[in-house]
Amino acid sequence: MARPGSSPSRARIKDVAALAGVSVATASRALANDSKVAEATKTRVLDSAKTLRFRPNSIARDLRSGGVTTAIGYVIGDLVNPWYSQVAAGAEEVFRKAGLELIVATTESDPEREPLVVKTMLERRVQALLIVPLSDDHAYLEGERQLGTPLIFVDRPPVNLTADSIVLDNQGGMGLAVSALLKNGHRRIALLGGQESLWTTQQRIEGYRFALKDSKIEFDPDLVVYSSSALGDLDRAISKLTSLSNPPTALVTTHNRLTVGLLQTHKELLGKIALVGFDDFELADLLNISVISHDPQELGRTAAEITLNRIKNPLGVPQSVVIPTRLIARGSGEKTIR
Amino acid sequence: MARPGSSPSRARIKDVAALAGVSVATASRALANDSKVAEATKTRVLDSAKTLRFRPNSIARDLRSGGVTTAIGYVIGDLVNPWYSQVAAGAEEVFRKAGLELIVATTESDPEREPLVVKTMLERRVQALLIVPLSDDHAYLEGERQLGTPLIFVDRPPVNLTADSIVLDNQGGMGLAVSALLKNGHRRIALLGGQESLWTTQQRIEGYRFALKDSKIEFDPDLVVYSSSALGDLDRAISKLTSLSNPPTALVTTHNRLTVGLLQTHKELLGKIALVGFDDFELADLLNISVISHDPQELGRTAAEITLNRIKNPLGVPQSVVIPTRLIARGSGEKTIR
DNA sequence: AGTCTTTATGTAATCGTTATCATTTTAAGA
DNA sequence: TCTTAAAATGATAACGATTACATAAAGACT
Repeated sequence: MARPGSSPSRARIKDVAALAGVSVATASRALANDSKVAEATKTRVLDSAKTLRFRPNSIARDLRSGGVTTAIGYVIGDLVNPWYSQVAAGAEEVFRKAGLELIVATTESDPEREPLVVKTMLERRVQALLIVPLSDDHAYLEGERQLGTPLIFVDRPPVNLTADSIVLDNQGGMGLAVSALLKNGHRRIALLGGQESLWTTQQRIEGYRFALKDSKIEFDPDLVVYSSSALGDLDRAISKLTSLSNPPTALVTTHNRLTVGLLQTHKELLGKIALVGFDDFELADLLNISVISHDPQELGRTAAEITLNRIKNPLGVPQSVVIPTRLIARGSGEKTIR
Repeated sequence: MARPGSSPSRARIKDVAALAGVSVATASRALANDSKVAEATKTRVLDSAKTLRFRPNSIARDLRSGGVTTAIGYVIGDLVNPWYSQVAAGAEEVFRKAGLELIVATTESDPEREPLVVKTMLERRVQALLIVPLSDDHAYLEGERQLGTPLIFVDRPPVNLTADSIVLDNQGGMGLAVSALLKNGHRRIALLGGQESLWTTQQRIEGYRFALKDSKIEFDPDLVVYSSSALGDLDRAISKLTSLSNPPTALVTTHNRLTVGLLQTHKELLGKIALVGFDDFELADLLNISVISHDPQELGRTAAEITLNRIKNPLGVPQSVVIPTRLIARGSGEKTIR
């Protein structure tokens, strides 16, 4: 029994060995179960371990065994956005089956913080790093890449760095949305975009422009507005569109937070305008919202599989995987215009 | 330059010291910046570190410094359920500010896996462990508790173990829902419950029974049905209610997955029955669904704060915090009955 | 019985840091 | 200039496990 007020201390393998009357080496072997240890001593050691409630210190083990842990780092802007946690869920599932754990860290949506957070992960000697990048320059990771740490970029590709990446078919997806609206007779199609500096936003706008061009419709800058998901911001963006002398008859959004925000603040708009949102979201079916859909969990799983391959083969050529998207027609995008 | 095909190897503090022409001790001090090192040598060491792209190995550091990492373990059933990731988001925010990282592990919703997952976390020497428990016996953690590892139970209390816990006011919340329906004249109030064995389900049903009793309404077991969130399962549960000779005029659910599932599969029901759901969910406002609400992120933040306190004061008396819930009336629960 | 394997165990080095203690150098005071 | 205190640096022992190498014990075989 420990003295009152002081906790009993954690047993080390040394204590287990002592109690079993063997050397630490034998104890270690018995616990690892792989070397040849006499059956009798093995049970003796295992009993001692149980008695002392021994838990191997994986810090010490990892240090001795080359200093690589069984952890995978996952760096994202924030955990509040369910999209990121769906991706995390998919990745975690695959990693778990491979005996790896996920360490999650967020950058508070601040690009400046990304290198810091990444640095902390690397100091922890994670086996690989999954990054949903926010920074617009990843040259700071070049050294790490050379050291062979697998770096996998998710949703957005790295800038100034060659590394594996897995992204959506953003252009193609937005193309589907716009084409569908065009087919239904719309000629004035507006775009509600998220943060303009983001690669995904830019790609989706590219898709929008290409689709218009394909149909020989001139691009009208007045029809493109940007907004955060904040309500006031959305208000401003939407009234900018509705107050046009020649207002749009259809609208596409560049991500699901915008679509949801739009529904919450301007539900009445749905009666007057056709809508296709990028990204699916829960209850979109119930609300008959047409969307460009993909499976974030599947994206996470694929990212994890790429990671595992890269761990196995660190020197292979970096891959760029593009995940297809599809249009799910639920009504909001199918309103025709005569 | 390294030979082609072989990666350059990672620099250790020894290499930094050698390049700077000092001992490892001095290098360590210079990098830690806390001891008194001559300004000139400090810059020399820092320069060498930068040149060699030195990243301290926190495995080694943690081992040397008593074997405790800066990681907090968070064990949950799955990451897919947005409720859990909201809690994680809140907790991560607080931990991040305290310089701690979050390691997330899931048990695949399998109570049997809980001890295993927890064991792995403990071997990693996390500073503390947040658990959303699934197991119905936590005696296996008694030894760990005695060793002083902070254990914090979230959403459900531990069984056969004394530890900190933070839960919702489940009974009170459900009481609010039922009372509101009673006030609107309902006498046949059904309950759609999740997994019967879960503590939260039981508590919420208790709240339901107490509220009925308060109004001297006899409990009718026919009005209580259980279901998973799977569509077929929901169908069965709902038809059980609707086919009653004396069907309910109002319905409460015990968690948001059920509410959402119900909307997706039985939207028409809303016309005939009053509904109050436990837990808020996105777009519930738009759909005019009345709910018993609380803030999962706030729950996560509070859990993290309890954790930090417990780390500071490991020997204090375990706390049980109960988070209040409130009714948000949006229409679905306000249909009166004459 | 003596040599040779095989099997079981022990000794000690190692992983990359930090921290204690000892030592050297520099500065300060008389 | 000498003494003494203060500041800077170095040598080395931890931290807790794993593992290469060495050795002891136990069978196997002539």
